[in-house]
Amino acid sequence: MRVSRKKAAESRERILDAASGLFRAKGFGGIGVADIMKAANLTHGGFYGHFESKDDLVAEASRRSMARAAANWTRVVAEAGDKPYVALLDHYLNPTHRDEPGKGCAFASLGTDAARGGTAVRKAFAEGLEPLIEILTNALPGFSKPARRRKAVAAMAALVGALTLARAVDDETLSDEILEAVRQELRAAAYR
Amino acid sequence: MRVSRKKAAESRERILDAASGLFRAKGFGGIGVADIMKAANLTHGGFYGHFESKDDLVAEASRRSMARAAANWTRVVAEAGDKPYVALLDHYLNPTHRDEPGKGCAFASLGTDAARGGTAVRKAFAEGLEPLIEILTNALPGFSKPARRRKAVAAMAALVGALTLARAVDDETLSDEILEAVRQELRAAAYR
DNA sequence: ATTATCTATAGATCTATAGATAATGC
DNA sequence: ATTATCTATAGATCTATAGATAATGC
Repeated sequence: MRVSRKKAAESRERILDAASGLFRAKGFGGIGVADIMKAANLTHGGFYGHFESKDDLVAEASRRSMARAAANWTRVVAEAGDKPYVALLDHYLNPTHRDEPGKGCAFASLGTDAARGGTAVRKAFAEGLEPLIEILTNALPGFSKPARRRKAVAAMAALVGALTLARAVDDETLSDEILEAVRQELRAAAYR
Repeated sequence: MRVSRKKAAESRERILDAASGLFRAKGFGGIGVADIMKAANLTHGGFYGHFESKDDLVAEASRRSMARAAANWTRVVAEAGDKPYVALLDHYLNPTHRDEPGKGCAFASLGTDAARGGTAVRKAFAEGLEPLIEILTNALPGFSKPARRRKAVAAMAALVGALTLARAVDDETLSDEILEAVRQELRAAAYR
């Protein structure tokens, strides 16, 4: 059942989209090639015509997840008016984002998985992180450029840590407290 | 080759210690029961005499990792003199901690794994987090108690996020920058 | 003729269990 | 007699590959 080159390119896109979501939802090791292919409406064996290995897909899908995040953040900033930094904090630190890891930030859903990954994955994560830091740096009010960069890096860490902890605990009160505390502290640090 | 009850209790401790380190180094899914038992100088089959299931071990070993962390933090505070909060930041945010996940904070090495885990694991993480927040709250200078609690929760998120990101990126300059930025910002927020 | 996809399977790995063994503890 | 540990294995799952199939693209 061969398909046209155009359709084959679309198959590759479907695989990447499926992998991007499923990896974030279940971890790199929590989902197999066969299930990803099924989610892309293809069979297992066809996978290796599109990607060299699962590791290859892991890096590519991560790149895609992070590129989407950067695009979303840029849109949030564009629609934010005069307080883009606060808009980004609200965009990130809310219960919906916490409760839908498969649609959310790859650093918060796959950060510790990536740390144990190979060079290719960790390179993808480094390259995916920079644009987000850049967007935060530009969204921050006042201060010198180096100070804003420092605040942006620290804010990024706080955002990722907040979502990670909020998801790791089986206690909704504590989970909500974490999101709210980080939101307030980051806001205070920026508009101090 | 049966051993005495006392030796059997020691076997259980060895399994927990091995699992505590190996899980943090390789993730809950990255290491098997057989390898953990080998690290504890036992054979695979004996495992199920000590624990109900791997999930059971995952929760128990996590509890152990976090209890150890709380004990370490308490010691750091006791030895710190007049700036316990700064001592905790320095204890956490340094390259040695980053480069030895198997000996370090479970939230930073297993946070995203725990988020995907069952109720027992996530309960262990919630109960393990509270003492650390408590220690940070008490170590923070000045402010009202609720303000210190809020700062402590936000600091905890920033610490975990910093280590997670610093480990996920394949770029030592960026990795060092993350640790340093979070250190400076947390210090500034406390002694502002 | 080429190639995107499918079917089938090899080979590795992992959790859990069954039954045997040998030392403890009554 | 009880039980901590060991050996062996069932059963499930996962990555990767080989070979077949059928539609594309020259």
